[in-house]
Amino acid sequence: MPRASGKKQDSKHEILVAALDLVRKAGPPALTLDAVAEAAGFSKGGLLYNFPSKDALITGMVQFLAGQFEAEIEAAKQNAANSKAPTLSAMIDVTDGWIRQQRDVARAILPATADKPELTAPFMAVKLRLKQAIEAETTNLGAAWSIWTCLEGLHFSEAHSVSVLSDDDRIAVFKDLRNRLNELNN
Amino acid sequence: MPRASGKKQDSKHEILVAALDLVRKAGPPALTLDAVAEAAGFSKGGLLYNFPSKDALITGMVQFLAGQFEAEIEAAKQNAANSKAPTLSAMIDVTDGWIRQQRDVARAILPATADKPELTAPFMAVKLRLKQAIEAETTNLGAAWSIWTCLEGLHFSEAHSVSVLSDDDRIAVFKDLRNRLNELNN
DNA sequence: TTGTCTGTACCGACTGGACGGTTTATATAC
DNA sequence: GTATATAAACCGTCCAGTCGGTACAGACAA
Repeated sequence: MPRASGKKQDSKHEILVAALDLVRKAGPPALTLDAVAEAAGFSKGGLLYNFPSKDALITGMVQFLAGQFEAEIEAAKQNAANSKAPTLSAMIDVTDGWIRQQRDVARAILPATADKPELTAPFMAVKLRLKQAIEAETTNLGAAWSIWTCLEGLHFSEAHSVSVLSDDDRIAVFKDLRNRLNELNN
Repeated sequence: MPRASGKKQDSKHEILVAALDLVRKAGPPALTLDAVAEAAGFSKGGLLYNFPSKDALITGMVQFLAGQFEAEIEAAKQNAANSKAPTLSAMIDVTDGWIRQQRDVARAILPATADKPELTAPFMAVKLRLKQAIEAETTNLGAAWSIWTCLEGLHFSEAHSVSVLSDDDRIAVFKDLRNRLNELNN
């Protein structure tokens, strides 16, 4: 039978949103099929109809976030249009915002993918595209990858809750990154 | 009764070495109490006698690695004695070596700690000591934390197997880091 | 010097619960 | 009437942790 609530529509999307909301609020271990089904207002069967395995679900979540991330980058590029390295500039801005607002999602998703790197494929695809964009926009790649790697460090140490830097320290790092980005441009 | 093999000795150490060896070779999901016990030549009961819970075992493993890491830093500091920022310099060197030689251990341990940040406490303690050392050796902390964060990025992206950088890219990053370290000194 | 007692180190079968996935039945839409 | 979608009970496995027991090494006394 169809869902009690009657609607059919974009079940996958509903499920993903509910699943992300669930892990954000209840933490990584709460990401069980039963819990996600309940949170999304689906039965387990309905959930598994849409995502045939837990891995598929996680991949879907990663894809969702990766899409969001990429969209934010694109948007931020507009603001950085005058920069000679707009992609990298946008990445700095988006990472900054992410750490402030999406940290809990990153924290929640990371354990689910930690022992299965292949589940991060959608994000990898985005990163590869960004990498190519950066290669096209600067010749000083050593410095560019250095900035890139620093962003990854900020992201992962926050996502892992293992940062020893204070908020002020992190602000200083972002300032340093933007300085170096400007030097890159000149 | 004592172990079948007769020896008693430093059981904890034996277990930790065996456990680290196990995850390195068989991957993170292989880290079950039964598997560790067998790998170490203990029964499950014997294992749990030495480490009363799986969390305790993982903490022990982290502590083991953290101690090794800190010792390597101390050793590398000797080589960097002429630097004005010997600690940061040593961290660059050790991280470089780690990525080349201990990457698989990092990869193996990370999932075990991913959803329980508190298990990384021993490593955090080491990092806090290093942070204090760096604070004492430089005034340009923004740049120092930037380098530090970049090292974390290198470490985590490798540990997570999500790096999109090539070996050459990474070499370029290390070169950039060492350049910036020199600038920091002047 | 033998017998008892006690603490330490270790063994391994077992349990209990969690959880991914299956199955079967069924409703709706085209 | 077939494809799509959903429900809910059920199954099987995996695995952390429990628990009753065993082997040995002193300690201490009679």
